[in-house]
Amino acid sequence: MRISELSAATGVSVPTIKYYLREGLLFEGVRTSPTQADYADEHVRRLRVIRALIDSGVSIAETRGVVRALEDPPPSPHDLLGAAHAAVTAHFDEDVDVSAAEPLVRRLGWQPGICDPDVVAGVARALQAFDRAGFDIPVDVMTAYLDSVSLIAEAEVAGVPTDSPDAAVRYVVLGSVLVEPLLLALRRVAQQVASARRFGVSAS
Amino acid sequence: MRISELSAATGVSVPTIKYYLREGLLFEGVRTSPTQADYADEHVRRLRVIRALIDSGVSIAETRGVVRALEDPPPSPHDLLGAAHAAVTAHFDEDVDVSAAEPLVRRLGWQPGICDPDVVAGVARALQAFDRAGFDIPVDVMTAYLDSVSLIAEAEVAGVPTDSPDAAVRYVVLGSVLVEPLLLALRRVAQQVASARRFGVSAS
DNA sequence: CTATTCTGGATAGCGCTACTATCCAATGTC
DNA sequence: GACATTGGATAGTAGCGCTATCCAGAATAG
Repeated sequence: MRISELSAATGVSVPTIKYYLREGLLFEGVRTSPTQADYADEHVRRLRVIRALIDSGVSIAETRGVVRALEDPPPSPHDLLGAAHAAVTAHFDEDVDVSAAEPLVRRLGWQPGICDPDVVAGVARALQAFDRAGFDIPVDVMTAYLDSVSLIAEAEVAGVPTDSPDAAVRYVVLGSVLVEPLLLALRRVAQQVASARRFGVSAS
Repeated sequence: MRISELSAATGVSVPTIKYYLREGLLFEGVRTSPTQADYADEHVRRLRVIRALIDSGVSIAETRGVVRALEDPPPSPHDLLGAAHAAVTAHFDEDVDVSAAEPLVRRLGWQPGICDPDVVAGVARALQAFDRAGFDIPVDVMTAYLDSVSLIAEAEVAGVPTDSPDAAVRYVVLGSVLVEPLLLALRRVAQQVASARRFGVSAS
């Protein structure tokens, strides 16, 4: 398959494919001559994954991390998850007060050492944003958040495919990242449903 | 309070405050002369909300929508939620196949007419991304997602303050938007906790 | 065998976003 | 009266995700 056929098969323009090659998102094809390379079905699949990530709002740099985790997965499933999270979790030098997040994440079963510090820092940053905006979450609502994410994570971990390592890698890496927009979108729908039930829909 | 004091009180630079004024994120101060205006505590609070939103990844245009909803809230709580969602829900002209999302959102209690079409389209776009990436969600996991977002939304709607309309507006508008990064961060922590429990933490 | 098309590779530019910098005359402050 | 500050306008910046252009060499069509 030549680059133009790869482009036709995926709907991604040739210059954009070249750009992804330059950026290290897509591995190179097999060179058949100094000015020719052969691309395989694997390239088509990878390109579709790249597009799905980028269309979901993942940046080029984060996408690079995700595809690297797919290509070169750590042996342990737990480290694999960590790699997927590290790829999409921004690292800030700005020091956030992680201690504010600790009582919260402890309620999820967190203990020192089992989580990537950047992931916990993400919780702390979100809480800091509340604080700065002068926004408080009712205790019952926070409890619902914690119960829900526990429920979600348990189901997700239970759903990791055990038959094929490749399938497990795809599930963990893509599941961590691609599901985020879905969850937010579902929450909005559920909010509107609950709100309609509680307050009624205004005539318009 | 003059602009330099407003800047000192919030940590936002004077040129940036001017920029927010130009962009309509911050209402103007009371003019005391052709080249002077007086800013109040309300400006400090608003500026903090603006910074919290922008630091949470909300764009200038979306932030403008959010602060407009705060300033000029629709009378019905349901419409208020709709305004908050509309502010942060991207509208795409690209036609997504909304029918793919329907069976899913129906399980949340959705019925035609009670949801903003763009919100449902967000679900459809997320599903489209799965499809394009060749990623499937196990049925049990999807059920956990639906149960969880229902739980979340019920608790959130039940938590709407009833004592003060102003507090209700703040809760609905900021709660829709600012909570999103928190939920994603909590999910990551819960995933790492569940994964550590299931697979163990590798020695390092 | 020539003409055309296509290749990988390199470089430059574009449109957008969220600021940031500079300049101005009018005004306030000491 | 000297100097800083103000609102207002305009222009410039850095980063992101492409996109456009050019090139010499290679494949392919007639």
